[in-house]
Amino acid sequence: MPELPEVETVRRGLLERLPGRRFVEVERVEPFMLPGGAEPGLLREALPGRLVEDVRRHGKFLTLVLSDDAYLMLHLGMTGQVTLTSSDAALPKHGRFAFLLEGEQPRRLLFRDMRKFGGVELTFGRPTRRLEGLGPDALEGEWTHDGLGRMLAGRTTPLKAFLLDQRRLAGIGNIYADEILWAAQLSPLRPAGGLSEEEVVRLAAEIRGRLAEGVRLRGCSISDFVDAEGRPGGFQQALQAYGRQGEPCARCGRPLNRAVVAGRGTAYCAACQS
DNA sequence: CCCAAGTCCTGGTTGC
DNA sequence: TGCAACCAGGACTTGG
Repeated sequence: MPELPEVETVRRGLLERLPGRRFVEVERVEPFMLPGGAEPGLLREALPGRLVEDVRRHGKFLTLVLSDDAYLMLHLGMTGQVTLTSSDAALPKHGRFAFLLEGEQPRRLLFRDMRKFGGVELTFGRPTRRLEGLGPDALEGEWTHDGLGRMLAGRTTPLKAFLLDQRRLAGIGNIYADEILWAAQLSPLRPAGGLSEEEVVRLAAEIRGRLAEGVRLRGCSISDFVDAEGRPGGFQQALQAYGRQGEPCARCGRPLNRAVVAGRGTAYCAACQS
Protein backbone atom coordinates (compact mmCIF):
# COMPACT_ATOMS: atom_id res chain seq x y z
CA MET A 1 0.00 0.00 0.00
CA PRO A 2 1.61 3.25 -1.03
CA GLU A 3 1.87 5.48 2.03
CA LEU A 4 4.21 8.38 2.71
CA PRO A 5 7.52 6.44 2.44
CA GLU A 6 6.47 4.67 -0.75
CA VAL A 7 5.29 7.90 -2.38
CA GLU A 8 8.51 9.64 -1.27
CA THR A 9 10.53 6.82 -2.86
CA VAL A 10 8.66 7.34 -6.13
CA ARG A 11 9.15 11.11 -5.85
CA ARG A 12 12.91 10.75 -5.50
CA GLY A 13 13.06 8.44 -8.51
CA LEU A 14 11.07 10.86 -10.63
CA LEU A 15 13.02 13.87 -9.40
CA GLU A 16 16.25 12.34 -10.71
CA ARG A 17 15.03 12.14 -14.28
CA LEU A 18 11.89 14.20 -14.88
CA PRO A 19 12.76 17.88 -14.41
CA GLY A 20 13.62 19.47 -17.74
CA ARG A 21 11.72 16.84 -19.70
CA ARG A 22 8.81 17.85 -21.88
CA PHE A 23 5.55 15.97 -22.38
CA VAL A 24 4.89 15.24 -26.03
CA GLU A 25 1.92 12.90 -26.11
CA VAL A 26 -0.76 11.29 -23.99
CA GLU A 27 -0.83 7.64 -25.04
CA ARG A 28 -3.62 6.51 -22.73
CA VAL A 29 -6.20 8.05 -20.41
CA GLU A 30 -8.74 6.15 -18.33
CA PRO A 31 -11.49 8.76 -18.01
CA PHE A 32 -13.13 7.13 -14.98
CA MET A 33 -9.99 7.72 -12.94
CA LEU A 34 -10.23 11.47 -13.43
CA PRO A 35 -12.06 13.41 -10.73
CA GLY A 36 -15.76 14.17 -11.04
CA GLY A 37 -16.52 14.24 -14.73
CA ALA A 38 -13.24 15.83 -15.83
CA GLU A 39 -12.72 15.87 -19.56
CA PRO A 40 -10.05 13.37 -20.71
CA GLY A 41 -9.49 15.53 -23.77
CA LEU A 42 -8.12 18.23 -21.49
CA LEU A 43 -5.09 16.09 -20.66
CA ARG A 44 -4.45 15.35 -24.34
CA GLU A 45 -4.77 19.02 -25.15
CA ALA A 46 -2.96 20.68 -22.27
CA LEU A 47 -0.15 18.30 -21.35
CA PRO A 48 1.88 18.12 -24.59
CA GLY A 49 4.48 20.87 -24.74
CA ARG A 50 4.71 21.40 -21.00
CA LEU A 51 7.99 20.96 -19.15
CA VAL A 52 8.31 19.22 -15.81
CA GLU A 53 9.86 21.73 -13.41
CA ASP A 54 9.62 19.95 -10.04
CA VAL A 55 8.21 16.88 -8.29
CA ARG A 56 6.62 17.50 -4.90
CA ARG A 57 4.89 15.40 -2.28
CA HIS A 58 2.44 16.18 0.49
CA GLY A 59 1.30 13.14 2.45
CA LYS A 60 0.45 10.50 -0.12
CA PHE A 61 -0.08 13.00 -2.97
CA LEU A 62 2.49 13.59 -5.70
CA THR A 63 2.44 16.81 -7.70
CA LEU A 64 4.39 17.36 -10.90
CA VAL A 65 4.92 21.11 -11.21
CA LEU A 66 4.68 21.92 -14.92
CA SER A 67 5.54 24.97 -16.99
CA ASP A 68 2.97 27.74 -17.46
CA ASP A 69 1.48 27.26 -14.00
CA ALA A 70 0.04 23.79 -14.46
CA TYR A 71 0.08 20.98 -11.92
CA LEU A 72 -0.34 17.26 -12.47
CA MET A 73 -1.46 15.45 -9.31
CA LEU A 74 -0.88 11.71 -8.99
CA HIS A 75 -2.37 9.59 -6.21
CA LEU A 76 -1.47 5.91 -6.05
CA GLY A 77 -4.51 4.75 -4.10
CA MET A 78 -4.06 1.19 -2.93
CA THR A 79 -2.26 -0.58 -5.77
CA GLY A 80 -0.94 2.25 -7.92
CA GLN A 81 2.49 2.11 -9.55
CA VAL A 82 4.16 5.08 -11.22
CA THR A 83 7.19 4.20 -13.30
CA LEU A 84 9.43 5.96 -15.78
CA THR A 85 10.33 3.46 -18.45
CA SER A 86 11.36 3.01 -22.03
CA SER A 87 8.74 4.20 -24.48
CA ASP A 88 8.73 1.23 -26.84
CA ALA A 89 7.35 -1.57 -24.62
CA ALA A 90 3.67 -2.47 -25.02
CA LEU A 91 1.31 -0.87 -22.52
CA PRO A 92 0.79 -3.38 -19.69
CA LYS A 93 -2.42 -4.69 -18.19
CA HIS A 94 -4.06 -2.19 -15.81
CA GLY A 95 -2.03 0.61 -17.38
CA ARG A 96 -4.40 3.52 -16.70
CA PHE A 97 -2.34 6.49 -17.90
CA ALA A 98 0.66 6.69 -20.19
CA PHE A 99 2.45 9.94 -20.98
CA LEU A 100 5.29 10.20 -23.48
CA LEU A 101 8.22 12.50 -22.70
CA GLU A 102 10.70 13.75 -25.27
CA GLY A 103 14.46 13.50 -25.00
CA GLU A 104 17.41 11.78 -26.61
CA GLN A 105 15.95 8.63 -25.13
CA PRO A 106 12.15 9.08 -25.09
CA ARG A 107 10.55 8.00 -21.83
CA ARG A 108 7.10 6.94 -20.78
CA LEU A 109 5.56 7.99 -17.48
CA LEU A 110 3.24 5.08 -16.76
CA PHE A 111 0.52 4.84 -14.13
CA ARG A 112 -0.67 1.29 -13.43
CA ASP A 113 -3.43 0.52 -10.92
CA MET A 114 -5.06 -2.85 -10.54
CA ARG A 115 -7.79 -1.51 -8.24
CA LYS A 116 -9.14 1.85 -9.27
CA PHE A 117 -8.46 3.79 -6.09
CA GLY A 118 -5.77 5.97 -7.62
CA GLY A 119 -6.28 9.16 -9.53
CA VAL A 120 -4.77 11.82 -11.75
CA GLU A 121 -5.79 15.46 -11.90
CA LEU A 122 -4.47 18.31 -14.03
CA THR A 123 -5.07 21.81 -12.68
CA PHE A 124 -4.01 25.31 -13.63
CA GLY A 125 -2.95 28.18 -11.42
CA ARG A 126 -2.68 26.07 -8.27
CA PRO A 127 -2.36 22.43 -7.24
CA THR A 128 -5.48 20.34 -6.74
CA ARG A 129 -7.81 21.49 -4.00
CA ARG A 130 -7.56 18.01 -2.53
CA LEU A 131 -4.29 19.14 -0.94
CA GLU A 132 -6.01 21.93 0.93
CA GLY A 133 -7.74 19.67 3.43
CA LEU A 134 -4.57 17.86 4.43
CA GLY A 135 -2.77 18.30 7.72
CA PRO A 136 1.00 18.88 7.83
CA ASP A 137 3.15 16.22 6.21
CA ALA A 138 3.73 13.54 8.84
CA LEU A 139 7.47 13.30 8.10
CA GLU A 140 8.59 16.68 6.80
CA GLY A 141 5.83 18.97 8.07
CA GLU A 142 6.48 21.71 10.61
CA TRP A 143 4.54 20.10 13.46
CA THR A 144 6.01 19.49 16.93
CA HIS A 145 5.00 17.20 19.78
CA ASP A 146 3.24 20.17 21.37
CA GLY A 147 1.24 20.64 18.21
CA LEU A 148 0.47 16.94 18.09
CA GLY A 149 -0.77 17.16 21.68
CA ARG A 150 -3.16 19.95 20.69
CA MET A 151 -4.43 17.92 17.74
CA LEU A 152 -5.08 14.94 20.01
CA ALA A 153 -6.66 16.89 22.86
CA GLY A 154 -10.28 16.15 23.58
CA ARG A 155 -10.69 13.48 20.91
CA THR A 156 -12.40 10.26 21.78
CA THR A 157 -11.65 8.53 18.49
CA PRO A 158 -9.23 5.57 18.73
CA LEU A 159 -5.57 6.51 18.38
CA LYS A 160 -5.23 4.47 15.21
CA ALA A 161 -8.19 6.24 13.57
CA PHE A 162 -6.51 9.55 14.43
CA LEU A 163 -3.26 8.47 12.75
CA LEU A 164 -5.15 7.44 9.60
CA ASP A 165 -6.96 10.80 9.38
CA GLN A 166 -5.18 12.78 6.67
CA ARG A 167 -6.69 16.04 7.95
CA ARG A 168 -4.56 15.78 11.11
CA LEU A 169 -1.21 14.51 9.80
CA ALA A 170 -0.84 13.57 6.14
CA GLY A 171 0.83 10.42 4.92
CA ILE A 172 0.18 7.62 7.42
CA GLY A 173 -1.76 4.58 6.19
CA ASN A 174 -2.64 1.24 7.67
CA ILE A 175 0.83 -0.34 7.61
CA TYR A 176 2.77 2.54 9.18
CA ALA A 177 -0.03 3.21 11.69
CA ASP A 178 0.40 -0.29 13.11
CA GLU A 179 4.20 0.02 13.06
CA ILE A 180 4.21 3.44 14.74
CA LEU A 181 1.87 2.29 17.53
CA TRP A 182 3.87 -0.90 18.12
CA ALA A 183 7.11 1.06 18.34
CA ALA A 184 5.55 3.67 20.65
CA GLN A 185 4.03 0.91 22.82
CA LEU A 186 0.59 2.50 22.57
CA SER A 187 -2.66 0.61 22.03
CA PRO A 188 -4.47 1.41 18.77
CA LEU A 189 -7.71 1.40 20.79
CA ARG A 190 -6.72 4.16 23.22
CA PRO A 191 -8.87 7.30 22.98
CA ALA A 192 -6.65 9.79 21.16
CA GLY A 193 -7.22 12.52 23.73
CA GLY A 194 -6.18 10.36 26.68
CA LEU A 195 -2.41 10.32 26.24
CA SER A 196 0.00 11.67 28.82
CA GLU A 197 2.55 14.23 27.74
CA GLU A 198 5.28 11.62 27.87
CA GLU A 199 3.22 9.35 25.62
CA VAL A 200 2.62 12.16 23.12
CA VAL A 201 6.39 12.74 22.94
CA ARG A 202 6.94 9.04 22.30
CA LEU A 203 4.23 8.95 19.64
CA ALA A 204 5.67 12.00 17.86
CA ALA A 205 9.13 10.42 17.84
CA GLU A 206 7.90 7.13 16.40
CA ILE A 207 5.75 8.81 13.73
CA ARG A 208 8.85 10.44 12.32
CA GLY A 209 11.09 7.48 13.21
CA ARG A 210 9.12 4.74 11.48
CA LEU A 211 8.33 6.87 8.43
CA ALA A 212 12.00 7.83 8.09
CA GLU A 213 12.97 4.17 8.32
CA GLY A 214 10.43 3.37 5.61
CA VAL A 215 12.01 6.00 3.37
CA ARG A 216 15.51 4.72 4.15
CA LEU A 217 14.47 1.21 3.08
CA ARG A 218 12.81 2.62 -0.05
CA GLY A 219 9.26 1.68 0.93
CA CYS A 220 7.29 -1.40 1.81
CA SER A 221 6.44 -3.92 -0.92
CA ILE A 222 3.99 -6.05 1.02
CA SER A 223 1.80 -6.42 -2.05
CA ASP A 224 2.70 -4.66 -5.25
CA PHE A 225 4.54 -1.42 -4.55
CA VAL A 226 7.49 -0.63 -6.80
CA ASP A 227 9.61 2.50 -7.15
CA ALA A 228 9.91 4.65 -10.28
CA GLU A 229 12.38 2.13 -11.74
CA GLY A 230 10.03 -0.78 -11.06
CA ARG A 231 12.03 -2.17 -8.10
CA PRO A 232 10.48 -3.30 -4.79
CA GLY A 233 11.36 -1.71 -1.45
CA GLY A 234 12.73 -3.34 1.70
CA PHE A 235 10.61 -2.18 4.64
CA GLN A 236 8.38 -5.29 4.53
CA GLN A 237 11.27 -7.17 6.20
CA ALA A 238 11.31 -4.68 9.07
CA LEU A 239 7.61 -5.02 9.95
CA GLN A 240 7.00 -5.76 13.63
CA ALA A 241 3.21 -5.60 13.78
CA TYR A 242 1.40 -5.17 10.46
CA GLY A 243 0.16 -8.52 9.16
CA ARG A 244 1.77 -10.45 12.05
CA GLN A 245 -1.30 -11.22 14.15
CA GLY A 246 -0.81 -14.55 15.92
CA GLU A 247 2.97 -14.33 15.68
CA PRO A 248 5.03 -13.63 18.82
CA CYS A 249 5.68 -10.00 19.69
CA ALA A 250 9.36 -9.22 19.06
CA ARG A 251 9.47 -7.31 22.35
CA CYS A 252 7.65 -9.54 24.84
CA GLY A 253 6.99 -12.82 23.04
CA ARG A 254 3.23 -12.86 23.53
CA PRO A 255 1.16 -13.48 20.39
CA LEU A 256 0.01 -10.34 18.60
CA ASN A 257 -3.72 -9.59 18.63
CA ARG A 258 -5.99 -8.65 15.78
CA ALA A 259 -8.77 -6.06 15.92
CA VAL A 260 -10.72 -3.96 13.47
CA VAL A 261 -10.23 -0.24 14.11
CA ALA A 262 -11.60 2.47 11.85
CA GLY A 263 -12.68 -0.34 9.54
CA ARG A 264 -9.10 -1.49 9.08
CA GLY A 265 -7.36 -4.70 10.10
CA THR A 266 -5.07 -3.93 13.04
CA ALA A 267 -2.29 -6.02 14.58
CA TYR A 268 -0.94 -5.07 18.00
CA CYS A 269 0.44 -6.50 21.21
CA ALA A 270 -2.19 -6.37 23.94
CA ALA A 271 0.54 -7.10 26.51
CA CYS A 272 3.08 -4.36 25.83
CA GLN A 273 1.08 -1.77 23.89
CA SER A 274 -1.06 0.13 26.34
C1' DC B 1 -19.01 -15.34 -0.08
C1' DC B 2 -15.44 -12.37 2.45
C1' DC B 3 -11.06 -9.87 2.65
C1' DA B 4 -7.60 -6.28 1.55
C1' DA B 5 -7.46 -0.42 2.07
C1' DG B 6 -7.35 5.25 0.63
C1' DT B 7 -10.54 8.63 0.06
C1' DC B 8 -15.02 10.53 -0.21
C1' DC B 9 -19.65 10.83 1.41
C1' DT B 10 -23.64 10.46 4.53
C1' DG B 11 -26.02 10.48 8.63
C1' DG B 12 -26.19 10.49 13.56
C1' DT B 13 -24.57 12.47 17.93
C1' DT B 14 -22.57 15.91 20.94
C1' DG B 15 -21.80 20.37 22.84
C1' DC B 16 -21.89 25.29 22.89
C1' DT C 1 -33.11 26.10 18.23
C1' DG C 2 -29.18 26.40 15.22
C1' DC C 3 -24.92 25.13 13.89
C1' DA C 4 -20.44 23.28 13.71
C1' DA C 5 -17.47 19.72 15.12
C1' DC C 6 -16.89 15.13 15.65
C1' DC C 7 -17.24 10.21 14.78
C1' DA C 8 -18.85 5.77 12.71
C1' DG C 9 -19.71 3.28 8.82
C1' DG C 10 -20.64 2.50 3.86
C1' DA C 11 -19.35 2.92 -1.21
C1' DC C 12 -16.10 2.26 -4.51
C1' DT C 13 -12.58 -1.29 -6.80
C1' DT C 14 -10.68 -6.38 -8.27
C1' DG C 15 -7.83 -10.30 -7.35
C1' DG C 16 -6.94 -13.93 -3.85
